[in-house]
Amino acid sequence: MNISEVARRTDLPPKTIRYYEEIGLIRPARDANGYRAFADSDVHKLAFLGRARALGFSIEDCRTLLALYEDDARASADVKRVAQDHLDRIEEKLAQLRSMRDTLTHLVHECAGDNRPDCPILQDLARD
Amino acid sequence: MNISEVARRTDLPPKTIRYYEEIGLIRPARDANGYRAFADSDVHKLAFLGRARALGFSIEDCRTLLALYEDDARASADVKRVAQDHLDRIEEKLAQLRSMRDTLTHLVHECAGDNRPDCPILQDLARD
DNA sequence: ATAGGGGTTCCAGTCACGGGAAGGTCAAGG
DNA sequence: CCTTGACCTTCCCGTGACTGGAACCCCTAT
Repeated sequence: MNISEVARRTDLPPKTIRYYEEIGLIRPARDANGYRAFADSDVHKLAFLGRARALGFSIEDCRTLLALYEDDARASADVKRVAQDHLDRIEEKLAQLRSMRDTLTHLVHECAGDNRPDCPILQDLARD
Repeated sequence: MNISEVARRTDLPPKTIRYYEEIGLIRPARDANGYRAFADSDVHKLAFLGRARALGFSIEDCRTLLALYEDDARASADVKRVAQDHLDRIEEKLAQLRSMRDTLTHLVHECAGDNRPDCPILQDLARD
């Protein structure tokens, strides 16, 4: 299976697939002409990676998760820890973004948005 | 005023201050010895930039906001548009993160987190 | 023979800095 | 006067996870 077919099936750009090989997440075989020859197992791994990335896991988390997935002797506790840590980071990020949003919402609401120069947004940014 | 004093007052790292000069956000004078000589106006601008960055504005947004701040003939509508666009991006990001969080929370809750290999998190990532 | 649509590698750029090296400057102490 | 140590300077590399583009190879159909 060639890369564009795999891209279609996994909904990952060819560039991303090559990158994942470069950093050792997958190791597709090669045809005599040098083209990558993807097996079903490669496609499966890429789909796994795509879903993990869609959940916001870092590449290194994905590497860990994939290793756990392929380890029959894994403990689900190890998987859960990775997921829980990631979830904690997401909650932090959410809190930070909510804080920004609340401040911005307030400022935007206060601003007349007309032709005059007076602007509470700039006043806030320039406060002493 | 030397850079470390400015860093202290603005709560920005010296590296960041040098970077902001490099990309043209500020233009501090220089002493005869080559040291940057910051004026109060530079400190003021840096504080402005620090607050804008803390609200998540990109560097380019900051450049725009600073230009508007220094333009007496600005229209508050221009400021408001920058802020509203940024707010829209934040709302998008929030929705995305909430979606990730909801999925992850569910999966983490389902996972036993013990010594056994069975794991709904991996099952979900590997679903066909 | 050629045209096109694959594939390949490699290099550069993104964003907003941070780390660290190599070296100049300044004030204080011996 | 010399040294020490804390400043300051520039310069280059690395970050994460790709994306764009150049230059080139391969395969099939006309």
